[in-house]
Amino acid sequence: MTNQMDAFFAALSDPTRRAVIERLVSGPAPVGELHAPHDIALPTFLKHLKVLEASGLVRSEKKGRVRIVHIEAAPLAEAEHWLQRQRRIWESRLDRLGALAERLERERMSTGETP
Amino acid sequence: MTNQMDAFFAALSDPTRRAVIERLVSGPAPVGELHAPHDIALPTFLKHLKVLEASGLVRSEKKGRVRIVHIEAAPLAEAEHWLQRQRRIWESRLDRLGALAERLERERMSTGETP
DNA sequence: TGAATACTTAGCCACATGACTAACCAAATG
DNA sequence: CATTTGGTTAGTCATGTGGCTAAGTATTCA
Repeated sequence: MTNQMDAFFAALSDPTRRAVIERLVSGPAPVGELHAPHDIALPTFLKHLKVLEASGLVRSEKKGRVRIVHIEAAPLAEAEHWLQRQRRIWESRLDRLGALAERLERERMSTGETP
Repeated sequence: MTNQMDAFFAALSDPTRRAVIERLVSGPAPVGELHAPHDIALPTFLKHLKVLEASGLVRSEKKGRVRIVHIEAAPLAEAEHWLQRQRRIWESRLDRLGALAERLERERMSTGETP
């Protein structure tokens, strides 16, 4: 995994992991509770948690024999901003194209051409 | 790849593919031009384009012997909205926690306790 | 028409990923 | 202190991913 963004997007490319994030935005939870709704073996699920933790999207600490997992907001925002930035560039380009088309249209009209 | 979201995020988890998207937001381009800045073999690069196209983030059509690639805005927006939604839930939860803390503080004050 | 251009297909390889079982460890609880 | 509970480690396996070279096809240009 080269950089941070790679890890964010890769982490979110799996439905199990997205479900965990969706659960965690409404508060921290122990591993067992997070695992419950998923029909996969615990060790498999633990690997998903490791991936999330490695990506920085999630943190956890052990209290007694349970491990509490909680979300980390910053990386989520970072991924969102990348997408936002791309969409904005894209939209501003559409605006420019629109303006160009309009200008060409006005010029055509003023030179008195007929289609 | 189970659903659409999996494909979007998986597609964006690779730096080469993100770079292609970053290039395409400012307008369509032929395969050769897209490939130029990347130091990998053409067939390898073509695979990345296939992944992007399969994810719906990109489309292309062949004109003569060149293939023109252009971005598809909708999926980009969809991924962005998922992230936005999670962030909002997360933020509203922080707000509620903040309000709770405040309320507890007010109650503590009004019962005349000293720390 | 022959050569150059712009992809395209096929096939191979190393390593990553997601899933499993089995066995293990450490904190709570009766 | 024995047992249960809640995770953890280790090891195996099939499939997916990103990279390569070599060879092929279809346009365009001279």
